[in-house]
Amino acid sequence: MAYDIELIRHSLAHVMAAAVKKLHPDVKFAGGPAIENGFYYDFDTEYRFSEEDFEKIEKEMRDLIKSNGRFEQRNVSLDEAKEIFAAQPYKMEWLNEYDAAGEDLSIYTFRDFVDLCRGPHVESSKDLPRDAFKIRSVAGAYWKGDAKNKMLQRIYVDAFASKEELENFLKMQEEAAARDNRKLGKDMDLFHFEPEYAPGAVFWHDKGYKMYRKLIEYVRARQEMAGYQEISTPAVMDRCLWERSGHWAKYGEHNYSGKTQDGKVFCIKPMSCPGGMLVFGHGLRSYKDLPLYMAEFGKVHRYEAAGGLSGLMRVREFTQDDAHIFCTEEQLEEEVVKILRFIKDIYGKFGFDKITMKLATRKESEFRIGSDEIWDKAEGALKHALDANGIEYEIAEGDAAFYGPKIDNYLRDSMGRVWQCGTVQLDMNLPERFDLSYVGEDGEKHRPIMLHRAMLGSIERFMGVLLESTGGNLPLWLSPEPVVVTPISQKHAEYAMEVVGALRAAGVNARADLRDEKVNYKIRELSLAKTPIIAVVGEKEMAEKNVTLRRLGVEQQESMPLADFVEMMQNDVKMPL
RNA sequence: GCCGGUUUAGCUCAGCUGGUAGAGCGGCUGAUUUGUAAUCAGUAGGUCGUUGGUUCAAGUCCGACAACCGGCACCA
Repeated sequence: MAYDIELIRHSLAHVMAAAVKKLHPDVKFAGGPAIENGFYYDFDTEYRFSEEDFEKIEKEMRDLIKSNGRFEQRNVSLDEAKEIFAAQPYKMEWLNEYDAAGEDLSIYTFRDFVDLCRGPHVESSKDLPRDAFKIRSVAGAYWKGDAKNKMLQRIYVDAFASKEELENFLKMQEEAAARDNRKLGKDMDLFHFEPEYAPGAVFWHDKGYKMYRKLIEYVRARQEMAGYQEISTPAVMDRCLWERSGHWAKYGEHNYSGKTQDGKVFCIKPMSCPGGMLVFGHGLRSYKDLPLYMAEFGKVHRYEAAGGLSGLMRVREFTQDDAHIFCTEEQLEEEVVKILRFIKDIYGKFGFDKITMKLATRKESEFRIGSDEIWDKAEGALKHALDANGIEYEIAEGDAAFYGPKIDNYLRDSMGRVWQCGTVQLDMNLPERFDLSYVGEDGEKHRPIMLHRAMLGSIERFMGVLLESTGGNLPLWLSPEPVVVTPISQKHAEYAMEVVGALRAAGVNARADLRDEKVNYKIRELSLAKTPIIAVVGEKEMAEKNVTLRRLGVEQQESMPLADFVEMMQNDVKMPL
């Protein structure tokens, strides 16, 4: 009988636990769920698993599967469960919790491995594939996902229903690795890092910075079309600003700060919000000004944990395409929807059609501010904005910021990891802390509702995701160098420069590759650097005043008059507004 | 920050059980003047991540630190 893949994965997790138990009888079991593309199991043992163990475990698993062991379920009493799991402290913790919650205690037995588990599972290991799983890695993971707890050893396994599917998956993973933003950064000469001097901070090269500026210019253009203002606030301000905003208490240790010669403590801004509050708070605001859209491309610095840094995806210095929207309570929902539609439209222009949205709700913490009533209202408002407009979303319980709930937009990188990009956040804290107000129709002062909004999120991260999703094969409007003109020989160098000149005069970035190399060589090199269009010019083109084009990834060549080419390029590099 | 792995030339990597470093590409020089994914030849380039130790001798063994990679935690 055909089982659901999740059932197979979960059952394989038990098989692996049984295999590990055979090899290391002293091991303590935590838990092992099915996940996307496979499963994992968490173990606690003095023994350190390493890659050399993978094959042994896999072989043991195959032997166990071959043995046609049955997965047998039964419910047990608390006393019986305690007896069974007496030597398994993690299982003991679970069963006590389940019992306290009034749940039945269900156990599954496979060979000599017994697990506290609700199931369901396959009937027998003969229903499991023997050649469709492969141990991927071993990594540390905290018990119950809490850094205060002990770190266990987690073994990740890729698992599918058939060998073909596994092989396909592994092949795709390999191809995905070739699209890694760090690799493309090198291949395309976009940026590099200097771990010795600035870990987690990007050194942008010419082409990378051109692309970076294009992203900002695009968002700026769209914002201006939507009636946004744009401001710029100081990069370094007195610490008291963040004490006032409340960020210092929670994030102080993640800030870059230092004393001046007169003993003041200044801080490099970790976010632009408080600066924006000061701009709004400067002078009188009227209800007629609302909703007020105030954007800032702010370069921010956060001393992120060393282990969290990752290429362009997680850095310590980045630019946020931040904006704050001040509105009335009545305007709130419409503004939220407007932003979500704005984000969706812009992401579509970058080819991102699948966006995961999550409504992040409150988490109990000493830092959370605002009463339960306000949170109810805030969460309700965001939820209603989503529901009433048929926007699909998931709920991420406990993921809210300390000052309010938010709706985050996630994109995936080439390896399938999700990264938070755009976000809409309702802030119930800052307007209060900065005593913001506007004068209403009634002549009285009112507190505005404030929304944070980032479209791309971090320019760095968005570029990382964009590079990986396109594999570096960028649309012309985003390409830092859409055309390279390549003469066949030195005799055609002058004409190549003429072509370049015509393109530049039309506002199209282009350069000539005048190196004394064969065309083959230059085509290969320019292609590896993901040059979108190579314009080859030789005897024929020079005589006829045209160009022969080779587009990235397309072998078919096309020829056209120079004037037509320039006009075409001029159109193709235009931003899709 | 935590667990594991890794760190050798600009890049990609090789260096077995300790006996003071190699390749390809790239760079430079020369030849070649090229028609759609690598033209040929010559040549320069490394205190082997940093630091401490073991040893007659350390890229190689041990310790500390740092960075990077994969996870976990964190993510205003």
